[in-house]
Amino acid sequence: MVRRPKGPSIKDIAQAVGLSTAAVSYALSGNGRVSIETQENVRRVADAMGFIRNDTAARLRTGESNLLGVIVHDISNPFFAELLSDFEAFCYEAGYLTIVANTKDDLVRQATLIDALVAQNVAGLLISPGHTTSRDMMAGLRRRSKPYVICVRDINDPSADFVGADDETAGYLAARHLIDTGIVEFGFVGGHEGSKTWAGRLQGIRRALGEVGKSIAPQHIIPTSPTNEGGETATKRLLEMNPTCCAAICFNDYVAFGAYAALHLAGRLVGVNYSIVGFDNLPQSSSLLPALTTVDLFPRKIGRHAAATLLEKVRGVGSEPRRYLVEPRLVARHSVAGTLPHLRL
Amino acid sequence: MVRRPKGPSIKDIAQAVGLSTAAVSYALSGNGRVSIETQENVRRVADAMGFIRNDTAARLRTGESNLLGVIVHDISNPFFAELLSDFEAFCYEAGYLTIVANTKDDLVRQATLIDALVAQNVAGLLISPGHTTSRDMMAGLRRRSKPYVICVRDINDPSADFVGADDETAGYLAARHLIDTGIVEFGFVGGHEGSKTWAGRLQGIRRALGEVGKSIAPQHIIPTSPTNEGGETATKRLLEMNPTCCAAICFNDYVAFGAYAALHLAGRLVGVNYSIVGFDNLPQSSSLLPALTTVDLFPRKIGRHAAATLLEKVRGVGSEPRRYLVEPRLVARHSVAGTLPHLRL
DNA sequence: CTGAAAGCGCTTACAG
DNA sequence: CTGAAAGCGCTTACAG
Repeated sequence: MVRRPKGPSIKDIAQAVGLSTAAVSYALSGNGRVSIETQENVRRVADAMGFIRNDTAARLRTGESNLLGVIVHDISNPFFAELLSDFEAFCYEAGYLTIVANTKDDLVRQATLIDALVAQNVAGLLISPGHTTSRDMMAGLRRRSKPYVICVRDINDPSADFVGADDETAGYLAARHLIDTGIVEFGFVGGHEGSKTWAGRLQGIRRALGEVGKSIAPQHIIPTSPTNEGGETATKRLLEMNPTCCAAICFNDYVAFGAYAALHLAGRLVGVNYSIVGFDNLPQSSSLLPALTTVDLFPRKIGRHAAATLLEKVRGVGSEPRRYLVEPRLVARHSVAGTLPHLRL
Repeated sequence: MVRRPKGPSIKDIAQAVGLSTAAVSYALSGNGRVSIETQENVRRVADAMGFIRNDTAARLRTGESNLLGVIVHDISNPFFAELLSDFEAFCYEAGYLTIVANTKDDLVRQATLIDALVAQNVAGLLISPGHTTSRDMMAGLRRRSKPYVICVRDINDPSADFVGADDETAGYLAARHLIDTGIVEFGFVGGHEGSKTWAGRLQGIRRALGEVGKSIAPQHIIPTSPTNEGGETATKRLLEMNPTCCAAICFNDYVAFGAYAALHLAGRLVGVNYSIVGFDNLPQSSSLLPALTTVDLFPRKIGRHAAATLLEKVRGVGSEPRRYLVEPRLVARHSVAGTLPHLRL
């Protein structure tokens, strides 16, 4: 660490203008008590000297902060990247800056990061907790009544606001779509067994099947990592073990991409004699052949709503902790048999 | 903004332990001058009270900062999301936290953001400048000798380090691959005309063609937005205007996805009677049918290298500004005619 | 309309 | 080994 020439402080400006630092502060903030002419003069000189107010010092004095923290397990995940992008944009408009940090699903790192952000005196925190996070891990935040909202992964913290996707409804919509086209036997492939998201989607699937007096066979449920490769592996297994089954709900669109590959290799035709539904509606899902039918979870909307909720708490608008689930939407395209308008190949 | 109960300060701990704040500070930092027993005692009490040191105050006193700023036009762009993810991880390991901000390619916002991050007293900045950013916009940073590195989009700032992709080589590799399979007539579709990236790739394409005594026809160059839709539009135009042309280099993988859609609609078979090459190697590009041949630009590597470069400057390791271009790599798959191993459908 | 002074929470020379 | 004091760059009651 090297000492570098600092920018000018209000002291330097005060000297240049021949006023006290107090007067300069008042002039710059416009908090009355200084004539318009003085204000303008001070501002002009400050600009000329390249003055940038040290927010950090102001914060120390006033106790107010325009910094927000975001903790997620992986920013490069497109779902979180979109969520974060809209969160940041919303907060920026409201005058707040955003610090982000990746936990990589490491709970120790998560705890360290929470403290590190508190140490930066952030006004509030948005946290997508790592797997198996308990609400005890938020004890430090509660103790100093630092506002925080939990997003995406619920941890049953009754004292915290939660904003996330409605996985149960999402699962229901996917299954319902299949059922509506006459398919009642299908697999659920990919995703980490026992994760909240996975369990929620499966529950929705079960509900939809239950409504028509059916259920999903245990051997049709094949969890794997929620990736391309996971999808390919899981789909291969599903094909081998269940030759009569000709449809699968994939844990997400990546998994669906893998399923396409596996089906191609097996000589099956997606949208013709095999049906696939995904979750997330990634931008490229519409470009697959055939275009992927999927459930949109609206991560950007989650980001904006989380931002609005957090900002309310930061500003001290008191209210009971709330849960807000963004309504998912089925995007019907052509990967479900019977929905392909025409086939040219 | 509401005043909330603050966490304990070293003053509170000093009182609890019966020492001066100075002694507490020394004990906590371990900077000698305090007996081991006292250190342990102070640490125990501090933990019990839930003490978290206010970095912001320490920074004010010492002038050192463990905050870094990142300014990009869009974090939700997967290329930048991956770059940022590795940048953050690298800096975290080194003890730094990362503030991110989106400019949305708005130069006013970019300028505001730079000042806002300086106001937070960041130790350094990583900037992917908006289109038409001139080096004058970095004048404020230079004046206060705030370390910064430019990434991805070059602005010809001789006083700044630059880390980015080697677009010229990337374009060359794509074209070379086509030429090697016997294709010398092809389009270059999608991307904003005149952007550095676009121009770089085109230049590489021209070099490869030049080596075999060919050139690209102006009507084969069709810029559009670098998106799915842009790719579809551009490819349709290319097909209409140039019926004999049966290959295209797409500005990026998104554009390639759109090209697939357009070709499908036109009854062309990618990898059979039409060849496509993209850039970026998105995770899902391998799942297209046929799998997309593309050039990987390694955004994560750019992120890590940018982090290492910035940290060096922050720590005052003096050196001449350097340019570092990450070497791209062709990922040959099956979207180029003659490279498809077998066709089953 | 303006100035002198205190204080936010730390760290670090300066004394002892 | 430890304490009293100054100071980082601001803001804001308190006087005038």
